[in-house]
Amino acid sequence: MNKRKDTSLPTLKDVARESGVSAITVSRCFRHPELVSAEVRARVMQVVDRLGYVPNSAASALASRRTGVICLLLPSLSNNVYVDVVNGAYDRAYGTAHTIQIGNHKYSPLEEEKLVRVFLQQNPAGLIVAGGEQTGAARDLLERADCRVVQIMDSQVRPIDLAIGLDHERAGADAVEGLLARGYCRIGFLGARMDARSQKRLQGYRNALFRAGADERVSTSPSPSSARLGALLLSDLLARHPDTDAVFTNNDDIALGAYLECQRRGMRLPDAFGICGFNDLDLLEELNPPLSTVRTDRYQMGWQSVDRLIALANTDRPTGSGTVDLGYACMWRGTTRPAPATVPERRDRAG
Amino acid sequence: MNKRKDTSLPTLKDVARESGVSAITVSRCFRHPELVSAEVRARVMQVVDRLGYVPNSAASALASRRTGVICLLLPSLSNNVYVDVVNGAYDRAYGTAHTIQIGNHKYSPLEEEKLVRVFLQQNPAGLIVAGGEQTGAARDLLERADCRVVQIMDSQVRPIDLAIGLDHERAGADAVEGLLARGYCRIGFLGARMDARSQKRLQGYRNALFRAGADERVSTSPSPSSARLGALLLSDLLARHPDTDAVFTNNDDIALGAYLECQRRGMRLPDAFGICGFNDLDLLEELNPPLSTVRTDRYQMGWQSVDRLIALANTDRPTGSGTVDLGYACMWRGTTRPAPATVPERRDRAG
DNA sequence: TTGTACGCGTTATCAG
DNA sequence: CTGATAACGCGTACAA
Repeated sequence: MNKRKDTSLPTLKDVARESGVSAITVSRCFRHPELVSAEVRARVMQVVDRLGYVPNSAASALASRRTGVICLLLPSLSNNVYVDVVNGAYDRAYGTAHTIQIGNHKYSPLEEEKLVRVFLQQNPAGLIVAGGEQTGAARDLLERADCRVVQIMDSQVRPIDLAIGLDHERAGADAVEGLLARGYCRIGFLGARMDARSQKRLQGYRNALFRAGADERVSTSPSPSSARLGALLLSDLLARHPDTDAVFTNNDDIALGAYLECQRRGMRLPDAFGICGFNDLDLLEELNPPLSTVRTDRYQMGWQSVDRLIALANTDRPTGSGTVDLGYACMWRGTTRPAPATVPERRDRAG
Repeated sequence: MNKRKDTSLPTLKDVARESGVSAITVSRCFRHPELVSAEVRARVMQVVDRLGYVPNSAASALASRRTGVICLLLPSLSNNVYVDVVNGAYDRAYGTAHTIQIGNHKYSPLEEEKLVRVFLQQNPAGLIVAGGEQTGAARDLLERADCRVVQIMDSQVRPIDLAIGLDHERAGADAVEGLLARGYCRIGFLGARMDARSQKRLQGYRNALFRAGADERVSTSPSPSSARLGALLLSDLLARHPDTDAVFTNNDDIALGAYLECQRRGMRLPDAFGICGFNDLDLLEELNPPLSTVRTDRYQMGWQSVDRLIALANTDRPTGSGTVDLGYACMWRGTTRPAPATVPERRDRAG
């Protein structure tokens, strides 16, 4: 009859029988060890080892209405930026009772909303989303959610609960001010995709130029970032503003494209032209000359957000919620001229 | 008493009551719609929509001993190669009842074994692992597993069940033969990490050189791949074999490093020196000159493996298991000299 | 085609 | 500190 019984895994009941206690006591050895006497616990754990018992998470989830799942909802898995986040999140979750579940909404707020719905059904232990541009409905769901939620990437959002990221507008302004300080004065902006955080960097660029009394020159595209697009954007910009002497780009892929386009045109970096990217992808530090860029710590965003979620799981959401600013760091390398000695490097809390 | 009842989601029972049928009928509307009359089904689904009912996967998993989870067990999430696999897998699973769960064992067979254990506890619908170098215990678990399993990346493994990948040894040999055909004759091999598939490519390199009567010159490192390491490996090789006139590299990161080292040394590509990489990462096609490399279709490996798994879920494992060879394609670009007209491009089934 | 009875493995609740 | 009992929400195996 029970033709499956022999293949099936040991259950709480089996362990309970073998160790002469009740099932609930075995359960407590896992969830609340402090409520079980040391000797009973030792006896039980021995049987657990002998039988190779492993808790059934489906049963646990059903009975307790909680899971160890942490949902990580990202705009993309192609973009290296988010891959770093994923790595940080996985590394932090590894070895804990928590599991990461990834969602990829491909920059669509509507898809994001759908995924929030789906994820929330599972009673996750926590939820991580990128940025603050959720649909109204999604934000609503997130605000009522029965778990903690952290928004990553951007520290300048109206937080739903927790926010961990950096100030993109200030980072953009800092980068441009760095270019100005290095003697570039007709600075362009190159950007692709132009999501909310890119817009903030563009705003930072504008702020810095405005303060310096310089005029702006912008070339953007809604297409996904790529080196190829970066080359096109630079060409476009130079066609419209031939006297441009430097660019701040939306990200390092665009920067690479601009870099290669400069090579093709025989524009010498950093003397004839300056480039500052954004994100600090590993590969581009190896170029000759190495790319100047703004370093952001995506790995830490993933790591920290899972860390907070684990610490705060089963915790009530406070009325006042928090923001963690991970900062950024301008990395002035070979695609920009050296700064005069007096210019201080501006450096936030980034490591 | 039921102080939670108001917050809680609608259940099968609620839908059943509202639509005047039994719970199991509602269940069947989801699992086996064909067993329910059209009118009843319509009525039920209407109530489902109205109530916003969503099946509880924990309860479903508990009752049926099955889940919609497909486990994807990878050696790394930093390496672009695996990120592409992840993307393919997610894209195929999107919108289905299946969910991807990623594991990252960081190239450790022991960690892989642990993760196989953990994953198998969840009664997954399917399991995807990379390559064929599992520990004995892991292979054992996989062979007895109550779900289909596919091994990706490498088509030349003794398959546990299904294998989807390419022939790395042949790809390596093809690449080197391509270099020979393009007039390079003192060809080196540069490799990092040197996992099983890298070893096979190295073997292919050796085969090709042996057939051509040329001598080998190899520089490898167990460290993870990076452009920086690629530059070091090339320097090492040139120190030992100054007359080397081309390299076939383990992957594109190493190739980029070699490429940049050539730039630094003023060795002109492709005339003075040839480089052929492996994998065809997007960025490197944009270089001046663009990198010659071997294209592999990691996205398809992810996509196809999930596709097969979905198709074969709840299917018994046949005694004879299958292999899908996705092929590869040599992309001869600017870092190698053009071939004499007579050399045919060798192209496998890759698109 | 639809329904009944029961069990899946665990945890909440309350009593001891 | 430990245990008995009753859910948790759904699917299996029959029966009707």
